[in-house]
Amino acid sequence: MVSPTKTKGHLSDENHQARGSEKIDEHNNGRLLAYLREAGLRPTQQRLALVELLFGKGNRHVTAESLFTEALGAGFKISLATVYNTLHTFTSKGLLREISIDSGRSYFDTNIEEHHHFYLEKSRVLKDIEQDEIGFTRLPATPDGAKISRVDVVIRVNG
Amino acid sequence: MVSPTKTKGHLSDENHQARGSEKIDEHNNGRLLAYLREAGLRPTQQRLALVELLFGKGNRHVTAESLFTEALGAGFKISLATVYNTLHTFTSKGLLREISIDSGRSYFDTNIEEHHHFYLEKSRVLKDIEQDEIGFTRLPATPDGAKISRVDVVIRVNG
DNA sequence: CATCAATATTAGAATTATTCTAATCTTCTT
DNA sequence: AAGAAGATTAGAATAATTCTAATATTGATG
Repeated sequence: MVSPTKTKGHLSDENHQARGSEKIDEHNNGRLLAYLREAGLRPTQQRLALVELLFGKGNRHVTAESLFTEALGAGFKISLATVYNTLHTFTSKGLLREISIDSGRSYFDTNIEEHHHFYLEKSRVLKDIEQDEIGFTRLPATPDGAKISRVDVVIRVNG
Repeated sequence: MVSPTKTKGHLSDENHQARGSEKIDEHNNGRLLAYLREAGLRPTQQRLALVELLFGKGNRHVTAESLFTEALGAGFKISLATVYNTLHTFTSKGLLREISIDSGRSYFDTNIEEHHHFYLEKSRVLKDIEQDEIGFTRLPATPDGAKISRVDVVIRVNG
């Protein structure tokens, strides 16, 4: 890591300001672009911005609001509605995973592996628990033999 | 069970229509009244109504909206805001348990024992799983040794 | 047992969270 | 390069939840 003061360090220079439809895929943008194309999504300015924020570094847990604030802070031009739309679209394409912990607030997790969560009630922060850190001795039979689509474990701690 | 057509069968006859502050604790109302008093809550018309609906028979999973609709249907006079207030108050007093499954929708469970849930995605219905129907072989250590306040398992099935 | 002060509760209004849809972009022809 | 078809954006609408002024309950006190 060398980038000093205020540069973000990854992705393009100026996709913030909307401008015609020039070529956006110059530098490492191609990576993000590919990411979207593989999911069958059009690589728009807004999506590139969110992909950068979401997948630019390590796993993250965001809410629509938190991501929106972050995007604005980073100088991107996007609306909250679009953040919602995009988070849902990404989720349906398998790029994100939605988690319900706190009622009335949706969290989206960039870690799409099977895993579980700690929820720190005081700070309202989520922490991943790897799949193999929890083992079940037994699970009940599903109602009318329905198929399990997911098993979520949330361990709430008063940290 | 003998009550025929339209009678509800339990609790008082006419606490629906607000009327002065006569004695409400006549018949089995006393039972509901006691329930509230034990929790240190004032037994108001609205609360008696909700207690009747919530705890009148078997365990239930309700949302504020569903309980509100049910209350209106039963002829009680109450506002949605009060249903929210009451559900939260009951939860903080340990009479109910709040569950987050579906983001943007809070469920309240009258079963306050330690237990888990099936969530039928299609019908959006919750079903209890008794505590002993799920066993853990191991659980990870909590972050900085924080204390576990609750472990929730939700098994989502596409029923 | 009426009155009143203190406190708890209710519910309309306000706020926050999320979704909908007309207008605008992208892409894919040609 | 231009236009049709379909996808995406974001302002406006809706849904979910909370806030707070008004109202009701309780527990003295005479």
